[in-house]
Amino acid sequence: MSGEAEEAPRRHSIGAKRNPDTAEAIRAAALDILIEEGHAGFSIEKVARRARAGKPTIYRWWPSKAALLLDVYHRQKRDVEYPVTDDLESDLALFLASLLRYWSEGPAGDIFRSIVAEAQSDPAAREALQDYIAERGDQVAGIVSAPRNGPGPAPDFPPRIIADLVQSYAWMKLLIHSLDEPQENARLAVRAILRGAMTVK
Amino acid sequence: MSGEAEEAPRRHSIGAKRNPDTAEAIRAAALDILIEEGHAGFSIEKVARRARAGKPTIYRWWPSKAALLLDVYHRQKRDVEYPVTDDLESDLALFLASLLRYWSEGPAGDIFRSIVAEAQSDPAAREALQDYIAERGDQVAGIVSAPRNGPGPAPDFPPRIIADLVQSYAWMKLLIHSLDEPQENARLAVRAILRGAMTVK
Amino acid sequence: MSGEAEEAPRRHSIGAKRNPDTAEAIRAAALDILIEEGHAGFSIEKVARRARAGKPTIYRWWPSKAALLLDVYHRQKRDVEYPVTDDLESDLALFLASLLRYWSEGPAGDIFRSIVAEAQSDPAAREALQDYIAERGDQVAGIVSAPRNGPGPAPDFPPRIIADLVQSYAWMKLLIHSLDEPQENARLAVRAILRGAMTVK
Amino acid sequence: MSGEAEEAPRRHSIGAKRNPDTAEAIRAAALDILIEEGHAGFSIEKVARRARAGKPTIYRWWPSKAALLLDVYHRQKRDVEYPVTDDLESDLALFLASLLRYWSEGPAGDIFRSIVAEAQSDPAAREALQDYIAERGDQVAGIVSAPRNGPGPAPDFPPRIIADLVQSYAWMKLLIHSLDEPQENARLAVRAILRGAMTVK
DNA sequence: ACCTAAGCGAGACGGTACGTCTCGTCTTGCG
DNA sequence: CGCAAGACGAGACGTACCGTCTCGCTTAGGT
Repeated sequence: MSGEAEEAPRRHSIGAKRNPDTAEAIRAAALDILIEEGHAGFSIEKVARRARAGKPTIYRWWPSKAALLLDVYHRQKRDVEYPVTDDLESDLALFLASLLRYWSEGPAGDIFRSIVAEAQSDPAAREALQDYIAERGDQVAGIVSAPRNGPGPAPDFPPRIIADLVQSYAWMKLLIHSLDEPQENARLAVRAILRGAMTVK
Repeated sequence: MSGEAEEAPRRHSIGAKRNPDTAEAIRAAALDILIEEGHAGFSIEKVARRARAGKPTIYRWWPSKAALLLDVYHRQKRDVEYPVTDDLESDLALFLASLLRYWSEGPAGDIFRSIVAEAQSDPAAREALQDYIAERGDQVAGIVSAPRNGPGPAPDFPPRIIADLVQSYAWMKLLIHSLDEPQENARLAVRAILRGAMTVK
Repeated sequence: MSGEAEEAPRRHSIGAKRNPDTAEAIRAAALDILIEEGHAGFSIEKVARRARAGKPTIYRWWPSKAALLLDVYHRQKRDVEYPVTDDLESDLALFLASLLRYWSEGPAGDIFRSIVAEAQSDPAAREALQDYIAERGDQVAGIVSAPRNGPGPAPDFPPRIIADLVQSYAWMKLLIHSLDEPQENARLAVRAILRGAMTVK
Repeated sequence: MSGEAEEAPRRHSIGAKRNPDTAEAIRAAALDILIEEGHAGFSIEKVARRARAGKPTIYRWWPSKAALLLDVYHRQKRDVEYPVTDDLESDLALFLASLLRYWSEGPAGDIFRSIVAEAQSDPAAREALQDYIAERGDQVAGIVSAPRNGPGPAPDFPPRIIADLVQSYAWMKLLIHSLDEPQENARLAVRAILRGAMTVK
């Protein structure tokens, strides 16, 4: 998680190039604060204090609060699965379940919540989030349109919309703090998206 | 909308009861600030200044920033449609389109964004948001399960999940500032949810 | 001097008007810091910490570091004498000696040094200092031109120049930290100014 | 003056000994900054940037800001006159006028102001200033006690006090930014010091 | 008709955080 | 070994808001 550095040790400049220990200490401090106090208690000031770093050092490398949050989020061990088997529905269901688990178990969910919140006021964060979501969307769309021996998406149906539906469902559950809903719901949502929620005509 | 109150006129106490003009001036000021400066520039301080109100007056009636935001959001003329015809798919498509339009045209989208952001740090806002989304979810579920002469949801399928899928799709588009996507996408999303995005087996 | 308040007690707002305790605590803290650490260690930040005051509270009432310094200087008990007897020379000598003693005995000298230093970079401080020196100059010129039974300044001689000469002599001794020169020198300086340092022609 | 070095050219180490170009570029940059921005805008950081020098290079050779300032001040062409004729009064008046002119015309006044200011907080600067003023005092005292055919100082009167009076008068005018007073005043000040400002008894 | 009680504006207050600036120290790697 | 370059910990700068507090005014409603 944050590792050994409850209180960062004294560090010094290692000359005219970036000290990786400093960068790591800052990330660790940021993560610890998010875990302990959540998004509300997060501030660059606190990160600097905890990491025994100067504020300018932080601003030198992460131009905004959002940039630091995104960095920390990215470094989280990401054990979300993007499975590709012959069964599209169970692939997506597995992806969704693992995403929800990823967010609800570790600090990742809190961090992502912070990023989304930050993106509502900071344009830079917004852009970063858009890029991120585009990338993840492509990844999920990749699951959808992977060649498989079994039913795939209708040929005239944009895989990206399927990906969006799945991800947006997870987003909402995250943002209203309802990650702990029964897994059944997520499975049903995927079934609806792929096979339809209506009775056959 | 906010209209006349570019600069609130001087008001005074009207004795031992709440002055509705004051409450209204505060709401109007809050709305104006959101329109002009967005969520980033919103602060209780500015609202008080603009409404010519004392900060304690605001805190007396709205215990948190989120409470004020929600109040303002609720007072917005809500011309989102909840149609019920015999065609479920076009009902939902119409609802989704009108929600996206509602958010993208006026200040409502910005306000709602602020509320979601606020809810990520303020527990009170979180609760209010959960209540709100439950209520809206019920409303949309009402569309889904309304009796109609035509195909409805599969009897074993919870209408609430359909409602969640539709709304969460709208949320994500709002939160990543992509409300201006082609309407076609929204229509396709609804089609997927109801009829499935897969080829028939 | 600074008084009892080594650590300021908790204070609160007393409503919509200035709390004199706060102002006093700030002045006392400023003075203490100047005494203990001198001009080099003086910062608004430290004053705020020591006075248990918020920085904005200080900036609200003293727009610049120099303003606070001047205020503190003014509140110093000023036992500099402006005597008027029939003997102009001993009047001025007494004034000069008491000014030098005033600066060398208490913290006043250090404070005034700080003000002069500050005035070299801060235009506001410069102006304040100019006003101050003008006022003191008038006071000293008042000694010079007071009606007396005994020799006074030559009628065509501006008293202000005499005042400037006396004061600037004190300034230099202050600024090069030579306040502890023998009193004889000061007396000789006054004698020169009034009676001339040259042999009679 | 600083002339050519608006932007210092790239320089490199010339091996294991001091590069005089570097030292010169640093002095020039320091001077330029003082001229353009005055004491307030002066910082080692800016000097290094402008001179294309590393900060440690500056600290290596000038241990404090004051040391650099004094160095720059000394290198100024010093066209202050120390005349010795048979007329002591006009000699001193000429010296004083030329000192005031020297300070008011070029950057020398600003630099000297900076040195005095710095000396109020930096003990090293203080000492350097004391040495400097002693040296200049001796020089002026030299004017006073030079053998001349005409009235000189009273034999029992220390020439150094006369020198101090003249110089301190100039200091104050410098430090309160009143160098532009009418020359007449300076002449009167010298007359007072030498011949007395009082009516004869 | 008075008197009390609350609403209200105003704004001071102790704080926290912001993002920027400079300080003086430290290293690296080129020449 | 001198030097340019620049990262670094430290901490001050002046500003924006936060949420709480008190004042002094105004008026409605109970007596």
